[in-house]
Amino acid sequence: MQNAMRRTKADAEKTRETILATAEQLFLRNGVAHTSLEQVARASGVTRGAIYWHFQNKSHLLNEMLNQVRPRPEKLAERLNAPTATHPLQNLRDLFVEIMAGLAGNEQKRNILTILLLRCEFTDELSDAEERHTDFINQFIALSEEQFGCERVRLRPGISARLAARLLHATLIGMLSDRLRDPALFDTQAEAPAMIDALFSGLLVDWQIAGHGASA
Amino acid sequence: MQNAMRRTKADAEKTRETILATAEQLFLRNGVAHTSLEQVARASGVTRGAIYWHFQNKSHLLNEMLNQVRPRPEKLAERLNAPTATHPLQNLRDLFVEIMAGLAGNEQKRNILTILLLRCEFTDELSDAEERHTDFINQFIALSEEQFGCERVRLRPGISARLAARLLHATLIGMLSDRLRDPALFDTQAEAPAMIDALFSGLLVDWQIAGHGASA
DNA sequence: TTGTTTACAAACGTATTCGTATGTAACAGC
DNA sequence: GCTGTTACATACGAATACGTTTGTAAACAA
Repeated sequence: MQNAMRRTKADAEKTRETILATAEQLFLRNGVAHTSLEQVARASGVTRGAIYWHFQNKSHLLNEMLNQVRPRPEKLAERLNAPTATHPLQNLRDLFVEIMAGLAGNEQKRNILTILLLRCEFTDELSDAEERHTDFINQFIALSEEQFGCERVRLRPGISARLAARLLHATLIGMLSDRLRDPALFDTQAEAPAMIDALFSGLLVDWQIAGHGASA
Repeated sequence: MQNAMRRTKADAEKTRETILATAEQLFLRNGVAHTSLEQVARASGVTRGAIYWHFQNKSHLLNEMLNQVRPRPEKLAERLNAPTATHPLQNLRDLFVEIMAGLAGNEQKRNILTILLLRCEFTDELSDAEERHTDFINQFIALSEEQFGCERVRLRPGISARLAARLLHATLIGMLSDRLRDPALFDTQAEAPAMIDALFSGLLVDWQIAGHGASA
């Protein structure tokens, strides 16, 4: 009726992306559970019919949204095991800084991670999303542990590779959480290097602040 | 009908507490938004009438629940400014360890904090809860910054008191998050001291591992 | 003893929300 | 040019969920 109703493949894809982008905004503002598909449809200029055509239901829609920015685990391993010219933990350090920088520079990543951490309830209906999330966390910790366990790495006495890995992950998650909750809290991009270097100095006996001279 | 229906003051209070305890379990399992007051009522052995008698609505019920374990800000300041026999940051360190230990030892605290961090959406309806939460965070950071800014504290070059405070808070939140998400991830009580000491070693030039000898 | 208040239960009415089922206009292939 | 399929809009039905109102037995006060 109201629309010209010409629906080519490209149009359909555009509709799908509009729905995803609109849902992103609404989920971010109102929370996932507090956003109905009717609201998403209206704000997208379509009806629920369109949403149910493109997605099975709300949780599948959310999963598709998360998949847009979810890092693939194999990329992580590949990234960390690349050869490093300086310290064996240089890759891990750089990754940390990159993650924080990527968050500052990419609004979509920021929005979706905010939804994941602050605007959604991990319940049965999202159990597969939670599971993959947990898997990713465990893999991050396992890979970090490998890095810290490298024989060239000299941990402080009393610090095991596993403990170092978990402390690193906790710090990462905490910084993301704090930063997402209050964007004005600190300048992620500028201060992340100092923070990670401080952390590494606490974990290692021989960490030289490598941020500005040795790498890149 | 079914109940003897004798309702003294004590009975009413018991009903109220039952509702709170039941809601705690259901919120924890299913998330706040995905739990209806009808479900809470049934699991409590009452009707919604009882819930609406004791609480205005679901968000007020949640707020009352949070108030059961919310630390009062003035306690925090008092705690941190107590005289310390050893290092000026000893109080901050001990507080960190205590928080993690309290979490391990107190199921109610653990449940409610889990609800707050993982099972609830911060939306308009919970805006006052969120506001107080944010206020508490900012106060924690401000107080920590004061501690780190103490003249007897020797921060590493490149580390400001504010940065140290924010890194500490991020690490605390991250450890709580990780631990609540996966209770088997690490032994909070046993490993927290090593973690905080590692962090402080990275922030300060003169931090001696003080966990086992210096402080009572 | 009687009236009032407490502490709920039960009933009411409305508004969403979901999933599905059906209708339909335009495109794509032949 | 006809047909099947795509990409939706519309309609349907059932199930909550919420907040309020009303009913009521027991406690409590006088």
